[in-house]
Amino acid sequence: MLDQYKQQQPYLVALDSIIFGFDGESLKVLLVKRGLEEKTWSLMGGWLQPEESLEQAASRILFDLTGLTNVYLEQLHAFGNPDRDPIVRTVSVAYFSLVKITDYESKISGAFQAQWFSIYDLPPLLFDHGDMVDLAIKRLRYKAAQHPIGFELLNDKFTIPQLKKLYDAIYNTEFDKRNFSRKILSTNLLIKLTEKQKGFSKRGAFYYTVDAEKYHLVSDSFLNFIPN
Amino acid sequence: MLDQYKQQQPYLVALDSIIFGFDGESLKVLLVKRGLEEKTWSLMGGWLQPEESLEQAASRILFDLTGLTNVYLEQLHAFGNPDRDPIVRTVSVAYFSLVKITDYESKISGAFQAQWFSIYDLPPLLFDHGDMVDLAIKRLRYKAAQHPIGFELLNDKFTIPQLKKLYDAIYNTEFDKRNFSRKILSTNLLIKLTEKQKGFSKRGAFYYTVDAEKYHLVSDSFLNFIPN
DNA sequence: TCAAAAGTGTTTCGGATACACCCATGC
DNA sequence: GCATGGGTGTATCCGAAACACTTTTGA
Repeated sequence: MLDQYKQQQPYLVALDSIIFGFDGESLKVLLVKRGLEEKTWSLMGGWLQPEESLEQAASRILFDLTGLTNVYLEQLHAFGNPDRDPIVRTVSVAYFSLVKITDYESKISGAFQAQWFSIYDLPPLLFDHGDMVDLAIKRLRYKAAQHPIGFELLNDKFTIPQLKKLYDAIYNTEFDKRNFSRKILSTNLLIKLTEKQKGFSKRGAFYYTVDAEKYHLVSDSFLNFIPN
Repeated sequence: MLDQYKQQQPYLVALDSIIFGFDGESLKVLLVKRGLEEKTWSLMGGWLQPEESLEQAASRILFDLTGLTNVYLEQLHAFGNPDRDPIVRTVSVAYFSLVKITDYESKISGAFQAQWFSIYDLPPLLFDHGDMVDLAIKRLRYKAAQHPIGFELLNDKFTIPQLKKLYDAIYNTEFDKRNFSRKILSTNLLIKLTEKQKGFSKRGAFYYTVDAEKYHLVSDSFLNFIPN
């Protein structure tokens, strides 16, 4: 190894995940209590391994907790204040992910103490994890306003009223259902199914799915996704 | 140190900066030839030091090259593919910055071989620096569309035609000057000075400055900054 | 006086908003 | 038959876009 490299101090590199879920009523974040810090809730995290990319590591860590693969995962920010972890200096790369909460419920392993918390009612968090969550919420709002990522939080089949409730929860507001539905449908990203939701309302709402092909075409472009 | 930490492998942490400048005609990126890799252009970079935050380190590195402080600096992305640096595994946190190119010209130290390249005519770059630049351009476009950050690339005093040329360069297009000027002025962020630009055109264009107070108020909100 | 850039005004169009009523169904 | 949530239509408004002429002044 060259001198210029040798003289440098290496640091531990961690990954932390802000895992969002939606239970039909409010937007939630999945928190855990980890071995070292039994008393404090924290984000799910882990260490970067030698053969992994950052994204692979974040993915693996997410899988370890939730058993889920193929979830929406996006790098949020690298956090590296010298004293952020008081024990040893660690640079943490935070990722946020959007999971279908019902998939998660079915796959969770008992290895961790994990719990969903409403984003409006979070406990104190370890280290700078509170900052990470705040930033993730901001980013989710920013992104969901212009990109159709909300679907990642719902089942493959969902109704328009469910989708509206999700956006209500993300933005902590109440959108007008007529304008909301018109706007969402005008993107042509949704395919109406013949099946109706049963059991929730008397009339029942039609299920929709995302048109995967169109979705991939536009996932990179601006859409203006929030009405009102 | 606790066992859980001890078992982990540490990595070198670097910072790389995509430094944007605008010379009045086209959008440029500042590249250097570094000691180790004399034949290849690369981004300006350096190592994270024990007592620094990531942002402080990026700032210091920027200062070392340009002599500039108080420049716009924003974290872009952390890059950590295992083989991105073939010599030793390094995680690099990339920052992008917007500098006033004339300030830079006056402060550059001769210590580095540095050169501005048009973003449409870049040489091959070291490691994954090409990806970093691509992403930075994408991010700049994304951000400048909705936030008034373009001013960071111009002198404190600038004319509307200069500002339009900057946006033309960023988006590689030609905006309509009537709509452009109306839209920019409608934000009420600019203060018209009595002084006119001399020497460039016969008639001369009025100088403007940014209303710092209003600028700070809106720098976090959405503005819809690109017309046409 | 003319060339070159600065500066400004109007019309049109489409999307955003606000708003209210009918529909389907289980009880 | 009625209560509950689902679904749709319209008028208005405002910002976006398209578009062309006048002004200033140095040469």
